[in-house]
Amino acid sequence: MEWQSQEMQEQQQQQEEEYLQFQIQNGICGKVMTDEQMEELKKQIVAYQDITKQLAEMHKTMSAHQDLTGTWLGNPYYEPMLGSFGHKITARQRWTPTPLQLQILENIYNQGNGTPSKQKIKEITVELAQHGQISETNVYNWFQNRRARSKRKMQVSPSEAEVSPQDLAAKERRSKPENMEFLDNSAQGVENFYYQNSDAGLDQLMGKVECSRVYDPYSSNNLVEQYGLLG
Amino acid sequence: MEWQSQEMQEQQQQQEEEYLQFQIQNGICGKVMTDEQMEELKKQIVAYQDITKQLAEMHKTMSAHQDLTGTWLGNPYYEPMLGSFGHKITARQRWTPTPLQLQILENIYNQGNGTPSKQKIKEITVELAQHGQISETNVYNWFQNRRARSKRKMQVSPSEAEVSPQDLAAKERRSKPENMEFLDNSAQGVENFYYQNSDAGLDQLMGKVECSRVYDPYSSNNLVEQYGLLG
DNA sequence: GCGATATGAATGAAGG
DNA sequence: CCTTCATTCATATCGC
Repeated sequence: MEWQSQEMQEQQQQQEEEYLQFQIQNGICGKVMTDEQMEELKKQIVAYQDITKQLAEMHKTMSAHQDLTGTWLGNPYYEPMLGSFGHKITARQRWTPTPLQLQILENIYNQGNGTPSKQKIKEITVELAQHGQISETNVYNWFQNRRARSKRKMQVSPSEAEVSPQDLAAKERRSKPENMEFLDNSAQGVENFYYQNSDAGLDQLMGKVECSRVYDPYSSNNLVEQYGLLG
Repeated sequence: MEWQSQEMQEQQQQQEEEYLQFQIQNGICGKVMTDEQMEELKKQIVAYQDITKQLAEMHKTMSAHQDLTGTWLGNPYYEPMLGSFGHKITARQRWTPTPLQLQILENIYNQGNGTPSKQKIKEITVELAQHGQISETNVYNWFQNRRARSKRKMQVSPSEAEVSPQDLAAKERRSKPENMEFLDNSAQGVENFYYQNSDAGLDQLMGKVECSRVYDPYSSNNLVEQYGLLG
């Protein structure tokens, strides 16, 4: 995983230079922020902090849930025909994508390039097989359903003449109860943090940051390790 | 909500206080940060940013596509007992047919004519919409479930008198050890976001801000689609 | 309040 | 591709 951090780093590099200039100009070893900038900073930090906590909690909860119920069809996969009693006892007959598999699938799907060819499906299957039991049929079905249902969702309210991204998003947002809203916003905030605030000059003050290390090893860093986020 | 980030907050607050001191000392309208402080801030924000993105991605994957239809927005549904101050302005999370709607649906169902088909569903939806909030998907689901469950009832009821293994298994399946409370947490979303932290002391410095959210609706949309957070 | 149940919704898979 | 079914998930409701 590497996100889009390439551009970000470049931009940050640039900021760092301005930064140093600033420092030289002022001839002090400190940096000055306006109240406004400080406000922005505070808000950002608090936002991240809280969002992180909520996400972490959610993740923890979901993981726990998965451990208990979502054992999908791990190793104990045996054919129903084994059952001499005529009924399958414990075998789960339906494939359930693991989170990792799902993510990969989603990525491929969102990557555009509509219908994956036969060959493509084979490749995908091979890749996904590394993360759990899966077959080509599963992959095929998944794309089939994904497409169909995505499409059907779209046509639910084609009332407006033109579908601007705003309309689309608004529509989808409406269909999604409030529980995910903050996620969208947070992700957006993350994404545009450096870009959106350029005008405010906040990011200039932020300067270049290249460390992924965390301010507080106890909270954040442990948080990461605790949930295996980097794995 | 307090998780493990208590320390984090305290530390932040401490930093804040130092900033303010700086301001006073310097007697200027800006705040001065030392390099160390700036570094800390940078690290912290980047850490949050990184973690948030990863968590968001994971959550997207795990929770998968969980939306549909919609139409349960609209009327803020107040519980009678909430009375004066409905801090729980919860709109219904799932459609519930009104008695009238149910009656009509049952009639149509008993009327034979199996699958209502797309067109039929549209008509039914229109009719039912006169008696309450409803969408085509709701109707579709209702028939789908009605048929399926009626069918399943049929295999059990007529030959009742003993407990079939299936029946047992079906009932056993009901017991879900884990309830996803995270939904409740997340449902509070950004709205309550800042109020949850009221006791953290940090919000004193932050104020009751409600920004840190959407800076650019347009970008937000793109991101939402990119991450597929809304399905 | 809790646990069990009823039921709306999501989704893998099959059929055409 | 589209529709349908079967299964499962999640939540609203109800009885204790």
